[in-house]
Amino acid sequence: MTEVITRFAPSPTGVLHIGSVRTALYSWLYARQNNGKFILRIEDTDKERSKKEFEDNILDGLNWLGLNHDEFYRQSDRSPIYKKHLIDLIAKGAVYLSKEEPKEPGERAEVLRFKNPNRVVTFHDEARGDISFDTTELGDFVIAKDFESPLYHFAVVVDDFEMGVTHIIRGDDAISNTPRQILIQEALGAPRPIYAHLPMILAPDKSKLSKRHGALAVTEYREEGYLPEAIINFVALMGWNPGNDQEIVSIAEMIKLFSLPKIQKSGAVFNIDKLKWLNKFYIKTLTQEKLANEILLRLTETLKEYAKNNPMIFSKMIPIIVEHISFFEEVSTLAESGEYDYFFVDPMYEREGALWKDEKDPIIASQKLKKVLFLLNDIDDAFFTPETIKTAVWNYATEVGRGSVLWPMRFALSGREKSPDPFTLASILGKEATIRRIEYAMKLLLS
RNA sequence: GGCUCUAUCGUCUAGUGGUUAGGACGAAAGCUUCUCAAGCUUUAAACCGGAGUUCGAUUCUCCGUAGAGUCACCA
Repeated sequence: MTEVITRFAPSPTGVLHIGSVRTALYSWLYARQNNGKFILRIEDTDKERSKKEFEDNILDGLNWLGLNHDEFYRQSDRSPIYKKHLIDLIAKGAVYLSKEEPKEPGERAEVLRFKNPNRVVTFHDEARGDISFDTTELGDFVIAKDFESPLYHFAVVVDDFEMGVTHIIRGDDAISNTPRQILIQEALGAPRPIYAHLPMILAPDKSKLSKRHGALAVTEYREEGYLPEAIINFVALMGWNPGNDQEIVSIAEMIKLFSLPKIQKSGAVFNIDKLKWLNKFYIKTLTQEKLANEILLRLTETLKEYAKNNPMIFSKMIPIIVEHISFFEEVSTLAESGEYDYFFVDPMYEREGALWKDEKDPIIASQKLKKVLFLLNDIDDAFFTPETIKTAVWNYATEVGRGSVLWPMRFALSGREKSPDPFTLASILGKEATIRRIEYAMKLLLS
Protein backbone atom coordinates (compact mmCIF):
# COMPACT_ATOMS: atom_id res chain seq x y z
CA MET A 1 0.00 0.00 0.00
CA THR A 2 1.63 3.19 -1.13
CA GLU A 3 1.25 6.42 0.74
CA VAL A 4 -1.40 8.86 -0.42
CA ILE A 5 -0.03 12.26 -1.37
CA THR A 6 -2.36 15.07 -2.39
CA ARG A 7 -1.68 18.68 -3.08
CA PHE A 8 -3.30 22.06 -3.34
CA ALA A 9 -1.57 24.18 -5.94
CA PRO A 10 -2.91 27.72 -6.16
CA SER A 11 -1.31 30.42 -8.20
CA PRO A 12 -0.79 33.59 -6.21
CA THR A 13 -2.59 35.75 -8.72
CA GLY A 14 -5.66 36.28 -6.58
CA VAL A 15 -7.04 35.80 -3.10
CA LEU A 16 -8.20 32.52 -1.63
CA HIS A 17 -11.90 32.28 -2.41
CA ILE A 18 -14.67 29.82 -1.66
CA GLY A 19 -14.06 27.71 -4.75
CA SER A 20 -10.39 27.21 -3.98
CA VAL A 21 -11.23 26.42 -0.40
CA ARG A 22 -13.31 23.49 -1.49
CA THR A 23 -10.55 22.17 -3.72
CA ALA A 24 -8.11 22.52 -0.86
CA LEU A 25 -10.52 20.96 1.62
CA TYR A 26 -11.25 17.88 -0.48
CA SER A 27 -7.54 17.30 -1.12
CA TRP A 28 -6.82 17.78 2.54
CA LEU A 29 -9.64 15.47 3.63
CA TYR A 30 -8.47 12.76 1.31
CA ALA A 31 -4.92 12.93 2.60
CA ARG A 32 -6.01 12.95 6.23
CA GLN A 33 -8.43 10.10 5.68
CA ASN A 34 -5.62 7.95 4.32
CA ASN A 35 -2.95 9.10 6.73
CA GLY A 36 -1.21 10.59 3.76
CA LYS A 37 0.54 13.84 3.04
CA PHE A 38 -0.99 17.12 1.99
CA ILE A 39 1.30 19.37 0.00
CA LEU A 40 0.84 23.09 -0.51
CA ARG A 41 2.53 24.32 -3.65
CA ILE A 42 2.51 27.91 -4.78
CA GLU A 43 2.47 28.02 -8.57
CA ASP A 44 4.15 31.30 -9.30
CA THR A 45 5.72 30.62 -12.67
CA ASP A 46 3.94 33.68 -14.02
CA LYS A 47 6.27 36.33 -12.68
CA GLU A 48 4.14 39.16 -13.99
CA ARG A 49 0.93 38.29 -12.22
CA SER A 50 2.14 36.52 -9.09
CA LYS A 51 2.09 38.70 -5.99
CA LYS A 52 3.43 38.07 -2.54
CA GLU A 53 0.31 39.57 -0.98
CA PHE A 54 -1.83 36.93 -2.65
CA GLU A 55 0.45 34.17 -1.43
CA ASP A 56 0.15 35.61 2.07
CA ASN A 57 -3.60 35.78 1.73
CA ILE A 58 -3.80 32.14 0.65
CA LEU A 59 -1.55 30.95 3.47
CA ASP A 60 -3.43 33.07 5.95
CA GLY A 61 -6.79 31.73 4.83
CA LEU A 62 -5.77 28.07 4.83
CA ASN A 63 -4.19 28.44 8.21
CA TRP A 64 -7.30 30.04 9.65
CA LEU A 65 -9.44 27.24 8.28
CA GLY A 66 -7.13 24.66 9.80
CA LEU A 67 -6.14 23.08 6.49
CA ASN A 68 -2.58 22.47 7.54
CA HIS A 69 -0.01 21.21 5.05
CA ASP A 70 2.80 18.74 5.53
CA GLU A 71 5.10 20.16 2.89
CA PHE A 72 5.41 23.53 1.26
CA TYR A 73 6.92 24.46 -2.11
CA ARG A 74 7.14 27.47 -4.33
CA GLN A 75 7.73 26.87 -8.00
CA SER A 76 9.94 29.90 -8.33
CA ASP A 77 12.42 28.13 -6.02
CA ARG A 78 12.64 25.12 -8.26
CA SER A 79 14.06 26.38 -11.54
CA PRO A 80 17.02 23.97 -11.63
CA ILE A 81 14.65 21.01 -11.41
CA TYR A 82 12.58 22.12 -14.36
CA LYS A 83 15.73 22.93 -16.31
CA LYS A 84 17.12 19.47 -15.71
CA HIS A 85 13.98 17.82 -17.04
CA LEU A 86 13.85 20.16 -19.98
CA ILE A 87 17.35 19.19 -21.03
CA ASP A 88 16.46 15.60 -20.46
CA LEU A 89 13.42 15.77 -22.68
CA ILE A 90 15.35 17.49 -25.43
CA ALA A 91 17.87 14.68 -25.30
CA LYS A 92 15.01 12.21 -25.62
CA GLY A 93 13.62 14.14 -28.56
CA ALA A 94 10.34 14.89 -26.83
CA VAL A 95 10.96 18.61 -26.67
CA TYR A 96 12.60 20.90 -29.17
CA LEU A 97 13.79 24.45 -29.51
CA SER A 98 11.48 26.28 -31.84
CA LYS A 99 12.09 29.47 -33.81
CA GLU A 100 9.12 31.80 -33.58
CA GLU A 101 7.93 35.04 -34.98
CA PRO A 102 6.85 37.08 -31.98
CA LYS A 103 3.31 38.31 -32.51
CA GLU A 104 3.00 40.32 -29.35
CA PRO A 105 5.44 42.39 -27.35
CA GLY A 106 7.22 40.23 -24.82
CA GLU A 107 7.06 37.10 -26.94
CA ARG A 108 10.28 35.24 -27.53
CA ALA A 109 11.93 34.45 -30.83
CA GLU A 110 12.75 31.03 -29.49
CA VAL A 111 10.68 28.80 -27.18
CA LEU A 112 10.57 25.18 -26.10
CA ARG A 113 7.81 23.14 -27.66
CA PHE A 114 6.58 19.70 -26.81
CA LYS A 115 6.53 17.26 -29.67
CA ASN A 116 2.94 16.13 -29.74
CA PRO A 117 2.55 12.43 -30.53
CA ASN A 118 -0.97 13.30 -31.71
CA ARG A 119 -3.01 10.56 -30.19
CA VAL A 120 -6.15 10.01 -28.22
CA VAL A 121 -5.63 10.13 -24.47
CA THR A 122 -8.10 8.38 -22.21
CA PHE A 123 -7.95 8.78 -18.48
CA HIS A 124 -10.06 7.80 -15.55
CA ASP A 125 -11.57 10.40 -13.26
CA GLU A 126 -12.61 9.23 -9.82
CA ALA A 127 -15.45 11.71 -9.70
CA ARG A 128 -16.70 11.34 -13.27
CA GLY A 129 -15.59 8.17 -14.92
CA ASP A 130 -13.58 7.77 -18.11
CA ILE A 131 -12.82 10.77 -20.28
CA SER A 132 -11.00 10.81 -23.59
CA PHE A 133 -9.54 13.54 -25.76
CA ASP A 134 -7.87 13.68 -29.08
CA THR A 135 -4.73 15.69 -28.43
CA THR A 136 -4.03 16.37 -32.08
CA GLU A 137 -5.74 19.75 -31.92
CA LEU A 138 -3.25 20.88 -29.30
CA GLY A 139 -0.38 20.87 -31.77
CA ASP A 140 3.17 21.13 -30.51
CA PHE A 141 2.38 23.26 -27.50
CA VAL A 142 4.87 25.50 -25.72
CA ILE A 143 6.05 24.17 -22.37
CA ALA A 144 8.70 26.75 -21.52
CA LYS A 145 9.71 30.18 -22.69
CA ASP A 146 13.33 29.25 -22.07
CA PHE A 147 15.24 26.96 -19.76
CA GLU A 148 14.64 29.24 -16.81
CA SER A 149 11.00 29.92 -17.48
CA PRO A 150 8.83 26.80 -17.53
CA LEU A 151 5.13 27.21 -18.20
CA TYR A 152 2.34 25.95 -16.00
CA HIS A 153 1.67 22.62 -17.68
CA PHE A 154 5.25 21.57 -17.54
CA ALA A 155 5.97 22.74 -14.01
CA VAL A 156 2.85 21.02 -12.70
CA VAL A 157 3.73 17.69 -14.19
CA VAL A 158 7.35 17.83 -13.07
CA ASP A 159 6.33 18.79 -9.56
CA ASP A 160 3.64 16.20 -9.17
CA PHE A 161 6.16 13.64 -10.36
CA GLU A 162 9.02 14.82 -8.17
CA MET A 163 6.78 15.17 -5.12
CA GLY A 164 5.23 11.77 -5.59
CA VAL A 165 1.69 13.10 -5.78
CA THR A 166 -0.68 10.15 -6.04
CA HIS A 167 -4.05 11.91 -6.20
CA ILE A 168 -4.73 15.11 -8.10
CA ILE A 169 -7.95 16.66 -6.83
CA ARG A 170 -8.65 19.98 -8.55
CA GLY A 171 -11.34 22.09 -10.19
CA ASP A 172 -12.89 20.85 -13.38
CA ASP A 173 -11.68 23.90 -15.25
CA ALA A 174 -8.46 21.89 -15.40
CA ILE A 175 -10.13 18.86 -16.94
CA SER A 176 -9.21 19.77 -20.49
CA ASN A 177 -5.62 20.43 -19.44
CA THR A 178 -5.29 16.88 -18.25
CA PRO A 179 -4.55 15.18 -21.59
CA ARG A 180 -1.63 17.42 -22.39
CA GLN A 181 -0.28 16.94 -18.91
CA ILE A 182 -0.54 13.20 -19.37
CA LEU A 183 1.45 13.51 -22.58
CA ILE A 184 4.22 15.33 -20.74
CA GLN A 185 4.01 12.81 -17.94
CA GLU A 186 4.55 9.96 -20.35
CA ALA A 187 7.50 11.67 -21.98
CA LEU A 188 8.98 12.13 -18.53
CA GLY A 189 8.38 8.50 -17.68
CA ALA A 190 6.27 9.54 -14.70
CA PRO A 191 3.50 7.33 -13.31
CA ARG A 192 -0.02 8.56 -13.88
CA PRO A 193 -1.66 9.84 -10.72
CA ILE A 194 -5.32 9.33 -9.92
CA TYR A 195 -7.46 12.24 -11.01
CA ALA A 196 -10.64 13.68 -9.50
CA HIS A 197 -12.10 16.85 -10.96
CA LEU A 198 -14.46 18.91 -8.89
CA PRO A 199 -17.39 20.84 -10.40
CA MET A 200 -17.33 24.61 -10.22
CA ILE A 201 -19.04 26.78 -7.68
CA LEU A 202 -21.43 29.14 -9.41
CA ALA A 203 -23.05 32.50 -8.76
CA PRO A 204 -26.85 32.68 -8.31
CA ASP A 205 -27.23 33.33 -12.05
CA LYS A 206 -25.22 30.16 -12.74
CA SER A 207 -22.31 32.10 -14.13
CA LYS A 208 -18.87 31.76 -12.71
CA LEU A 209 -18.73 33.03 -9.16
CA SER A 210 -17.12 36.42 -9.01
CA LYS A 211 -16.63 39.34 -6.69
CA ARG A 212 -19.71 41.16 -7.83
CA HIS A 213 -21.81 38.20 -6.73
CA GLY A 214 -20.58 38.54 -3.19
CA ALA A 215 -17.78 36.03 -3.56
CA LEU A 216 -15.41 37.27 -0.93
CA ALA A 217 -11.93 36.21 -0.04
CA VAL A 218 -11.91 33.80 2.84
CA THR A 219 -10.10 36.40 4.88
CA GLU A 220 -13.02 38.74 4.27
CA TYR A 221 -15.46 36.18 5.61
CA ARG A 222 -13.28 36.04 8.67
CA GLU A 223 -13.56 39.81 9.07
CA GLU A 224 -17.31 39.61 8.59
CA GLY A 225 -17.42 37.31 11.57
CA TYR A 226 -17.92 33.95 9.95
CA LEU A 227 -16.46 30.96 11.75
CA PRO A 228 -14.02 28.58 10.07
CA GLU A 229 -16.16 25.61 11.10
CA ALA A 230 -19.13 27.11 9.28
CA ILE A 231 -17.17 27.79 6.12
CA ILE A 232 -15.69 24.31 6.09
CA ASN A 233 -19.05 22.67 6.73
CA PHE A 234 -20.73 24.78 4.09
CA VAL A 235 -18.11 24.26 1.43
CA ALA A 236 -17.85 20.54 2.13
CA LEU A 237 -21.54 20.06 1.48
CA MET A 238 -21.44 21.81 -1.87
CA GLY A 239 -20.73 18.88 -4.07
CA TRP A 240 -20.41 16.19 -1.47
CA ASN A 241 -22.56 14.73 1.30
CA PRO A 242 -21.99 12.25 4.07
CA GLY A 243 -24.54 9.83 2.66
CA ASN A 244 -27.37 10.74 5.01
CA ASP A 245 -29.53 13.73 5.91
CA GLN A 246 -26.98 15.29 8.18
CA GLU A 247 -26.41 19.00 7.57
CA ILE A 248 -23.99 19.63 10.39
CA VAL A 249 -20.86 17.64 9.77
CA SER A 250 -17.74 17.92 11.87
CA ILE A 251 -14.26 17.74 10.41
CA ALA A 252 -13.71 14.40 12.10
CA GLU A 253 -16.83 13.00 10.46
CA MET A 254 -15.79 14.38 7.11
CA ILE A 255 -12.42 12.73 7.34
CA LYS A 256 -14.13 9.46 8.14
CA LEU A 257 -16.84 9.62 5.49
CA PHE A 258 -15.29 11.50 2.60
CA SER A 259 -15.24 9.69 -0.70
CA LEU A 260 -14.25 10.74 -4.20
CA PRO A 261 -16.99 8.87 -6.11
CA LYS A 262 -19.66 10.62 -4.03
CA ILE A 263 -18.63 13.97 -5.44
CA GLN A 264 -21.36 15.73 -7.35
CA LYS A 265 -20.83 16.05 -11.09
CA SER A 266 -22.61 19.33 -11.72
CA GLY A 267 -21.82 22.82 -10.53
CA ALA A 268 -23.27 24.19 -7.33
CA VAL A 269 -24.73 27.64 -6.85
CA PHE A 270 -23.33 29.49 -3.90
CA ASN A 271 -26.13 30.01 -1.37
CA ILE A 272 -25.22 32.68 1.17
CA ASP A 273 -28.38 32.03 3.22
CA LYS A 274 -27.31 28.53 3.98
CA LEU A 275 -23.87 29.73 5.00
CA LYS A 276 -25.51 32.21 7.35
CA TRP A 277 -27.68 29.50 8.82
CA LEU A 278 -24.67 27.28 9.42
CA ASN A 279 -22.71 30.16 10.86
CA LYS A 280 -25.49 30.97 13.30
CA PHE A 281 -25.49 27.36 14.36
CA TYR A 282 -21.76 27.39 15.04
CA ILE A 283 -21.92 30.76 16.78
CA LYS A 284 -24.33 29.22 19.26
CA THR A 285 -21.73 26.61 20.15
CA LEU A 286 -19.21 29.26 21.21
CA THR A 287 -18.35 29.91 24.84
CA GLN A 288 -19.44 33.08 26.61
CA GLU A 289 -15.87 34.37 26.57
CA LYS A 290 -15.47 33.95 22.85
CA LEU A 291 -18.84 35.51 22.19
CA ALA A 292 -17.98 38.43 24.44
CA ASN A 293 -14.72 39.00 22.59
CA GLU A 294 -16.24 38.89 19.13
CA ILE A 295 -19.06 41.20 20.14
CA LEU A 296 -16.93 43.65 22.11
CA LEU A 297 -14.68 44.00 19.08
CA ARG A 298 -17.58 45.33 17.05
CA LEU A 299 -19.21 47.71 19.51
CA THR A 300 -18.96 51.47 19.13
CA GLU A 301 -16.45 53.21 21.37
CA THR A 302 -19.22 54.51 23.61
CA LEU A 303 -20.80 51.11 23.91
CA LYS A 304 -17.43 49.55 24.69
CA GLU A 305 -17.04 51.99 27.52
CA TYR A 306 -20.52 51.19 28.85
CA ALA A 307 -19.85 47.48 28.57
CA LYS A 308 -16.63 47.82 30.51
CA ASN A 309 -18.33 49.77 33.27
CA ASN A 310 -21.34 47.45 33.45
CA PRO A 311 -19.97 43.94 33.01
CA MET A 312 -23.11 42.37 34.48
CA ILE A 313 -25.37 44.03 31.95
CA PHE A 314 -23.02 43.23 29.10
CA SER A 315 -22.81 39.57 29.94
CA LYS A 316 -26.59 39.34 30.11
CA MET A 317 -26.87 41.07 26.74
CA ILE A 318 -24.77 38.48 24.97
CA PRO A 319 -27.44 35.82 24.45
CA ILE A 320 -29.83 38.50 23.20
CA ILE A 321 -27.31 39.85 20.73
CA VAL A 322 -26.43 36.38 19.52
CA GLU A 323 -30.06 35.57 18.91
CA HIS A 324 -30.34 38.37 16.38
CA ILE A 325 -27.26 37.84 14.23
CA SER A 326 -25.94 35.21 11.89
CA PHE A 327 -22.45 36.67 11.56
CA PHE A 328 -20.65 38.99 13.94
CA GLU A 329 -20.26 42.00 11.70
CA GLU A 330 -24.00 42.50 12.05
CA VAL A 331 -23.24 43.63 15.58
CA SER A 332 -21.43 46.69 14.20
CA THR A 333 -24.43 47.74 12.17
CA LEU A 334 -26.80 47.19 15.07
CA ALA A 335 -24.51 48.96 17.50
CA GLU A 336 -24.13 51.97 15.22
CA SER A 337 -27.86 52.22 14.71
CA GLY A 338 -28.31 52.53 18.47
CA GLU A 339 -29.91 49.14 18.88
CA TYR A 340 -28.06 48.41 22.11
CA ASP A 341 -28.11 51.84 23.71
CA TYR A 342 -31.14 51.27 25.90
CA PHE A 343 -29.34 48.59 27.87
CA PHE A 344 -27.17 51.30 29.35
CA VAL A 345 -28.96 54.61 28.91
CA ASP A 346 -32.54 55.56 29.72
CA PRO A 347 -34.30 55.84 26.36
CA MET A 348 -35.84 59.01 24.96
CA TYR A 349 -39.02 58.62 22.94
CA GLU A 350 -42.30 60.21 21.90
CA ARG A 351 -45.18 59.44 24.21
CA GLU A 352 -47.21 57.88 21.36
CA GLY A 353 -44.70 55.06 21.14
CA ALA A 354 -45.63 53.83 24.58
CA LEU A 355 -49.27 53.39 23.61
CA TRP A 356 -50.38 49.96 22.49
CA LYS A 357 -52.23 49.73 19.19
CA ASP A 358 -55.45 48.62 20.91
CA GLU A 359 -55.28 50.91 23.89
CA LYS A 360 -54.52 54.48 22.93
CA ASP A 361 -55.64 56.17 26.12
CA PRO A 362 -52.55 57.52 27.89
CA ILE A 363 -54.29 57.78 31.21
CA ILE A 364 -55.27 54.15 31.22
CA ALA A 365 -51.79 53.17 30.06
CA SER A 366 -50.29 55.12 32.87
CA GLN A 367 -52.58 53.47 35.40
CA LYS A 368 -51.54 50.07 34.18
CA LEU A 369 -47.89 50.97 34.52
CA LYS A 370 -48.61 52.12 38.03
CA LYS A 371 -49.99 48.71 38.82
CA VAL A 372 -46.92 47.09 37.27
CA LEU A 373 -44.74 49.26 39.46
CA PHE A 374 -46.69 48.16 42.48
CA LEU A 375 -46.33 44.48 41.58
CA LEU A 376 -42.62 44.82 40.88
CA ASN A 377 -42.01 46.51 44.19
CA ASP A 378 -42.69 43.27 46.02
CA ILE A 379 -39.78 41.53 44.37
CA ASP A 380 -36.58 41.59 46.31
CA ASP A 381 -33.72 43.23 44.41
CA ALA A 382 -31.65 40.04 44.65
CA PHE A 383 -34.36 37.98 42.99
CA PHE A 384 -35.13 40.29 40.09
CA THR A 385 -35.09 37.58 37.40
CA PRO A 386 -37.17 37.11 34.24
CA GLU A 387 -39.10 34.37 36.01
CA THR A 388 -39.99 36.29 39.16
CA ILE A 389 -40.87 39.38 37.16
CA LYS A 390 -43.09 37.40 34.86
CA THR A 391 -44.78 35.70 37.78
CA ALA A 392 -45.46 39.05 39.40
CA VAL A 393 -46.96 40.73 36.35
CA TRP A 394 -48.43 37.86 34.39
CA ASN A 395 -51.77 37.31 36.04
CA TYR A 396 -52.58 40.96 36.11
CA ALA A 397 -51.59 41.39 32.44
CA THR A 398 -53.70 38.43 31.41
CA GLU A 399 -56.63 39.80 33.33
CA VAL A 400 -56.67 43.27 31.76
CA GLY A 401 -55.22 42.42 28.35
CA ARG A 402 -51.59 41.43 27.95
CA GLY A 403 -50.73 43.84 25.19
CA SER A 404 -52.15 46.80 27.07
CA VAL A 405 -49.76 46.11 29.93
CA LEU A 406 -46.75 44.49 28.33
CA TRP A 407 -46.38 46.86 25.40
CA PRO A 408 -46.16 50.04 27.53
CA MET A 409 -43.96 48.23 30.02
CA ARG A 410 -41.59 47.02 27.35
CA PHE A 411 -41.60 50.37 25.62
CA ALA A 412 -40.85 52.15 28.86
CA LEU A 413 -37.79 49.95 29.26
CA SER A 414 -36.47 50.01 25.71
CA GLY A 415 -38.03 53.00 23.97
CA ARG A 416 -38.29 50.77 20.88
CA GLU A 417 -40.94 49.13 18.77
CA LYS A 418 -38.87 45.97 18.70
CA SER A 419 -36.90 44.58 21.58
CA PRO A 420 -36.59 41.57 23.82
CA ASP A 421 -39.52 40.85 26.08
CA PRO A 422 -40.12 43.12 29.11
CA PHE A 423 -39.24 40.47 31.70
CA THR A 424 -35.83 39.79 30.28
CA LEU A 425 -35.27 43.48 29.79
CA ALA A 426 -36.25 44.37 33.33
CA SER A 427 -34.01 41.71 34.78
CA ILE A 428 -31.06 42.93 32.77
CA LEU A 429 -31.61 46.56 33.72
CA GLY A 430 -32.12 45.76 37.37
CA LYS A 431 -34.87 46.83 39.70
CA GLU A 432 -33.74 50.39 40.17
CA ALA A 433 -33.47 51.31 36.48
CA THR A 434 -36.65 49.43 35.69
CA ILE A 435 -38.64 51.42 38.20
CA ARG A 436 -37.04 54.66 37.12
CA ARG A 437 -37.91 54.05 33.47
CA ILE A 438 -41.47 53.05 34.21
CA GLU A 439 -41.98 56.12 36.35
CA TYR A 440 -40.63 58.26 33.55
CA ALA A 441 -43.05 56.66 31.08
CA MET A 442 -45.96 57.37 33.42
CA LYS A 443 -44.94 60.98 33.71
CA LEU A 444 -44.62 61.26 29.96
CA LEU A 445 -48.00 59.64 29.38
CA LEU A 446 -49.71 62.08 31.70
CA SER A 447 -47.97 65.16 30.36
C1' G B 1 -17.50 27.59 -33.28
C1' G B 2 -14.29 22.77 -32.01
C1' C B 3 -13.48 19.70 -27.89
C1' U B 4 -14.96 18.00 -22.92
C1' C B 5 -18.43 17.70 -19.15
C1' U B 6 -23.23 18.26 -16.81
C1' A B 7 -28.89 18.16 -16.12
C1' U B 8 -34.18 15.93 -9.32
C1' C B 9 -38.14 21.51 -5.52
C1' G B 10 -35.93 28.82 -6.19
C1' U B 11 -30.94 26.87 -3.96
C1' C B 12 -27.74 22.63 -1.75
C1' U B 13 -28.92 17.62 -2.29
C1' A B 14 -30.89 12.02 -1.19
C1' G B 15 -32.85 8.12 -3.93
C1' U B 16 -34.86 3.92 -7.06
C1' G B 17 -36.40 -0.38 -13.20
C1' G B 18 -42.40 -0.29 -9.56
C1' U B 19 -41.42 5.14 -3.66
C1' U B 20 -47.02 9.29 -1.06
C1' A B 21 -39.60 11.06 -5.08
C1' G B 22 -36.80 12.05 1.16
C1' G B 23 -33.84 15.95 3.92
C1' A B 24 -31.80 21.01 4.48
C1' C B 25 -31.68 26.49 3.34
C1' G B 26 -35.12 30.00 1.82
C1' A B 27 -40.64 31.13 1.49
C1' A B 28 -45.70 30.92 3.57
C1' A B 29 -49.03 29.80 7.78
C1' G B 30 -49.76 28.63 12.87
C1' C B 31 -48.14 28.08 18.03
C1' U B 32 -45.21 29.77 22.05
C1' U B 33 -45.44 35.96 26.30
C1' C B 34 -47.31 42.66 23.57
C1' U B 35 -43.15 43.59 19.48
C1' C B 36 -38.56 41.52 17.41
C1' A B 37 -35.41 37.30 17.32
C1' A B 38 -34.98 32.28 18.46
C1' G B 39 -37.63 27.63 18.88
C1' C B 40 -41.48 24.16 17.54
C1' U B 41 -45.41 22.43 14.08
C1' U B 42 -47.52 22.50 9.28
C1' U B 43 -47.83 23.74 4.00
C1' A B 44 -46.36 24.91 -0.99
C1' A B 45 -42.31 23.56 -4.08
C1' A B 46 -38.61 19.13 -8.46
C1' C B 47 -37.24 14.23 -11.74
C1' C B 48 -35.27 19.54 -19.08
C1' G B 49 -37.83 17.55 -23.83
C1' G B 50 -38.53 13.56 -27.42
C1' A B 51 -37.86 8.72 -28.99
C1' G B 52 -36.24 3.67 -27.80
C1' U B 53 -35.52 -0.80 -24.36
C1' U B 54 -39.15 -2.75 -20.83
C1' C B 55 -45.14 -5.30 -18.28
C1' G B 56 -43.32 -0.67 -16.15
C1' A B 57 -38.89 4.47 -16.65
C1' U B 58 -37.07 10.03 -12.89
C1' U B 59 -33.56 5.80 -13.04
C1' C B 60 -30.84 2.31 -18.81
C1' U B 61 -29.73 3.84 -24.37
C1' C B 62 -29.95 7.42 -28.26
C1' C B 63 -31.20 12.22 -30.15
C1' G B 64 -32.35 17.07 -29.01
C1' U B 65 -32.29 21.37 -25.74
C1' A B 66 -30.05 24.16 -22.04
C1' G B 67 -25.90 25.31 -19.04
C1' A B 68 -20.73 25.17 -17.73
C1' G B 69 -15.53 24.60 -18.67
C1' U B 70 -11.66 24.87 -22.11
C1' C B 71 -9.28 26.03 -26.63
C1' A B 72 -2.13 31.44 -24.69
C1' C B 73 5.02 32.38 -24.99
C1' C B 74 -1.93 32.80 -17.98
C1' A B 75 -2.53 29.41 -14.25
